[in-house]
Amino acid sequence: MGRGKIEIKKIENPTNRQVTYSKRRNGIFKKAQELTVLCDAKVSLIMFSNTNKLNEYISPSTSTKKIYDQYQNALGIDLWGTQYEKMQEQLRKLNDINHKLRIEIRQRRGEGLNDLSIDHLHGLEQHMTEALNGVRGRKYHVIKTQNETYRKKVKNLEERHGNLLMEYEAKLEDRQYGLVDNEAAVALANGASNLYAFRLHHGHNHHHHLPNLHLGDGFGVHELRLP
Amino acid sequence: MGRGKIEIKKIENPTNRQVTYSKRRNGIFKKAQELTVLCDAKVSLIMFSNTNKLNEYISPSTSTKKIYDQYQNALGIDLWGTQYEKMQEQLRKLNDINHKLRIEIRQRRGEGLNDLSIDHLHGLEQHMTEALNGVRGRKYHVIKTQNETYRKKVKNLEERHGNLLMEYEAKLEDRQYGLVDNEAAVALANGASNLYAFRLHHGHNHHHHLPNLHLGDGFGVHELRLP
DNA sequence: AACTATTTATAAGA
DNA sequence: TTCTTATAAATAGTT
Repeated sequence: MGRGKIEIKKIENPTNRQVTYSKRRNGIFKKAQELTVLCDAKVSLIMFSNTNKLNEYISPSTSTKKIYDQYQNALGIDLWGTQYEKMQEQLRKLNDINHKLRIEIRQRRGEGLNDLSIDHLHGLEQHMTEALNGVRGRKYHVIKTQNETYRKKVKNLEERHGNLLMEYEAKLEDRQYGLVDNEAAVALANGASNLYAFRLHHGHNHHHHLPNLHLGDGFGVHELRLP
Repeated sequence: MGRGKIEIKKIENPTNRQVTYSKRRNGIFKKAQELTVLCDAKVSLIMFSNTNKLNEYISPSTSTKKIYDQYQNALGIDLWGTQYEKMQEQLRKLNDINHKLRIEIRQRRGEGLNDLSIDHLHGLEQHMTEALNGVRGRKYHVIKTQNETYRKKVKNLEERHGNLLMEYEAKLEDRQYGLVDNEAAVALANGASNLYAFRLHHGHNHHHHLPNLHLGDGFGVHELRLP
């Protein structure tokens, strides 16, 4: 429809293409509007030009969001809809759980006790006592285990040290006969300094201060004021 | 364009309207397809007929979801997009917080202690000890307060009881002079039985068992296994 | 669904 | 961009 017939294929001349886009865009918008009125239909027409410029027609009786909602509904499938619903539900549940966790944790921190009944307080006390015993037991176990490990290491090192000393003394005697072994002397030196370093390091650790208020993950990090 | 010109207004005859819808729908789809090819444009055309029947055209190079995403992007505003992103972020954060809360609460329940250092265990123990002291203090306070309340009530009732007894004895003396007051006798009876009921009830409460393991909100309710 | 008189859209040019 | 206009295309009313 024009001065000449055209083939339906991409217009290579950019200016021409742009002009045709403008004209036909207006044409199709008019058609969409007429269809809306004549047939009482709802139309959503979204176009992006070659240069990604957006143009839209939407029937006055509706909105783009409504059209998409109805579109998904009609197709059964949904681009994102139920996922959105699911997320909202998930969010609600998580918030709920979070709230309950915060209540429990606050109580176990000894906060927010004002509205609790005697029975609840008593149960809380018992639970906490049990848990505390567990923590103390575990702490004791860890300390004992570590102690034992160190004890074995010390024993082993002392043995090696003793052997080394004996060897050393043997060498000294050998020296009287002019038999000096440089390799042995170097090994001796290394062994001795390592032993010293070890004792220094671990001796300190045993007296290391135990920080009371600095705790890693999960302590005092989160705001527990209930919303 | 047709045998006669038509006014652009709703076609009242349903059959006619449906026919026109079909014809024009095909026309507009053809236009959309031509625009797509000629101008290298992306077109999404969604229509719902009068009877809510869905028809759609989408340029072959894209998809409805893509168009929709690009549409929102182009408008800056978004019908739900950033909200979706925000929800996802919120969800992620909540899960994270939840995870940390669970770690803390499990530790305070005396579970999941195996990987903790001595320092951490020691800090945990101190925290729990403090919290436990808080709970015990609060429990003591509640019990003391309630005790005090009961003590005052008992005192008050005993006073009233004493007065009543005195009044009663006075009436008995009066009876020797034939002055019987029925109203007073009834009041006496009621007062006495109420007092008895009160003592019975609260006396029992003082020996009431304190349930150790039944606790309300926030105890043992949630699965704390870490995911 | 097909036909066709007529209206409408638009290609090319200004 | 917009207007003009010859011509192609769409379609209203009809069969």
